[in-house]
Amino acid sequence: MPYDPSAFPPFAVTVDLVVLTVRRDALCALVVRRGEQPFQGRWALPGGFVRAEEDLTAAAARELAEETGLCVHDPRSPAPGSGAHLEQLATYGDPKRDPRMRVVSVAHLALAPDLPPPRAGGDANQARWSPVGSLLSQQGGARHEDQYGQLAFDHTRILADGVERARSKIEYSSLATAFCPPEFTVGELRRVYEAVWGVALDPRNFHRKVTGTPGFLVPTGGTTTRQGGRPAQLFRAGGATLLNPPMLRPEV
Amino acid sequence: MPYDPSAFPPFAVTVDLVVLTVRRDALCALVVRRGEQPFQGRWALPGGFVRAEEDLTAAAARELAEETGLCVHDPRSPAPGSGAHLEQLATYGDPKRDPRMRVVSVAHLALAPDLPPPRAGGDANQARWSPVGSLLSQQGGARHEDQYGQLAFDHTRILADGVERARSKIEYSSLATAFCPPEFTVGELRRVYEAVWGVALDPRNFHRKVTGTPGFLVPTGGTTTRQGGRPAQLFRAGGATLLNPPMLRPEV
DNA sequence: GGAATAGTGTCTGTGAGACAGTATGCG
DNA sequence: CGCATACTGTCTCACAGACACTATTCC
Repeated sequence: MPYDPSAFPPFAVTVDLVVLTVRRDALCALVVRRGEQPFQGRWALPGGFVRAEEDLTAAAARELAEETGLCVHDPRSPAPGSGAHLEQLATYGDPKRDPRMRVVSVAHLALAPDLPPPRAGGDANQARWSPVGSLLSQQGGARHEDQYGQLAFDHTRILADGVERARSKIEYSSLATAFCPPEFTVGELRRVYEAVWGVALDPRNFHRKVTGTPGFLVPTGGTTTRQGGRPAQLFRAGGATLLNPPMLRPEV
Repeated sequence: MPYDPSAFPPFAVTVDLVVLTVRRDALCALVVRRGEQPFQGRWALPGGFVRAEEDLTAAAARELAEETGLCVHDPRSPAPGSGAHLEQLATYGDPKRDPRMRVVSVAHLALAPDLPPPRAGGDANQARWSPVGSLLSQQGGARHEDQYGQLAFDHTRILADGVERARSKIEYSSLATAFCPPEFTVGELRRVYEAVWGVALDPRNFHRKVTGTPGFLVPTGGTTTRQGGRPAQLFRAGGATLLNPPMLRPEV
């Protein structure tokens, strides 16, 4: 029965956002506190309904702007500044995932440089960056329960999928630069990899590898000394999106 | 406005299937001829509405069974025989992708061993395997137009995304075995890689690599001579799902 | 000077690709 | 026999990881 418009089950379609950033050497996700039932008072991923004439990506970009003020990179134009990377993650449609009605949520993954603490969006009374380690390690225990608790709905699962996507994607793409400001040093980029993967990397091999991959980094000519020590060259992201050879996660 | 159940835009949700197999050394996709408007008479990917109390994956598995008779592997149980691999691909929700109404389609990717020509499903009056090269190379030209034409809706895009997913996923996972019968030779597995990637591989290096990757292949003890030449050992898929080291596509 | 970070050089093991050579079936 | 396919061995180059060493800043 292909497409009988007169008799199809009614669905609500939402977008949920896994917004990741690196703050103080930790991978953090944006969560908002729910003001309504169900899961009132619990933390959840930001999201909302897709509008009637709105594309899915446009809905995700709109929600991202509402929650963070970030604009989205157009992947085709050389990114000027503090735009974010946005891509579709997966779709979650278990009939019981929302107790009130049938909701299909198209989750998106956004990667952003470190930002000032988020302003509360129009539709969320509280928002914060939380380390993903804390959000994902709630194995039924009571630790930090007041601080975080389990995320609402199936958002823990969605967050885990988003984090895994980010971890694997920075291996073979230049996406790690989306966590960095427009100009950054090799050391800053290395700390991004270390935070996302949760491992320590050899600074010397990392430097040789990352500067030797064509199209990954472009020197801007400037230097900085914001980390202490010898001044470091500043770079911006090069045109390459796929890294060849890839960066390899240790201990696989 | 998170979740106002009384006022959300109504959506129809469907699943579309990219079902791939390898036939006669070519990567082929399952297409069905549409019996209704719009795009009546054009080829399209199989698919249909998600039912009111049905999970997305269950809907995809149901459609797959209706079109091909295939059962889906449970990835957790050791796969006995000719089940298919099924995974979510991506979700397509452009407001204009269906001219009649707002339809969000959750596309799934299925990989199956070579099958007898498909029986027409209950909701499709014709079905066939077509080489993906023919389906994807319709650059506005008129060649093969009677045979294939452009796929209906945005299905060319969905198919292209599914093929690219399959091409990249057999690099770092053992998914290529999903294209093989329960027992197969190294040469047959190599022809799967060659068909999916569209390249020629060195049989000797391939053999050394694939038999040296732990957990990828398990010898069954039997041999076969169905390709002519010296009899080849028969294998079945091992327990490993992630290949380390990965198979690498040449010319990247 | 001492600590910290940036950047370069050198060695070694692993593995991919190229390809010689052997084994075993069919006609 | 020739031919096709299966399988093993060897060589070379590239690169990942380990780590010594130098450079430049701040204290």
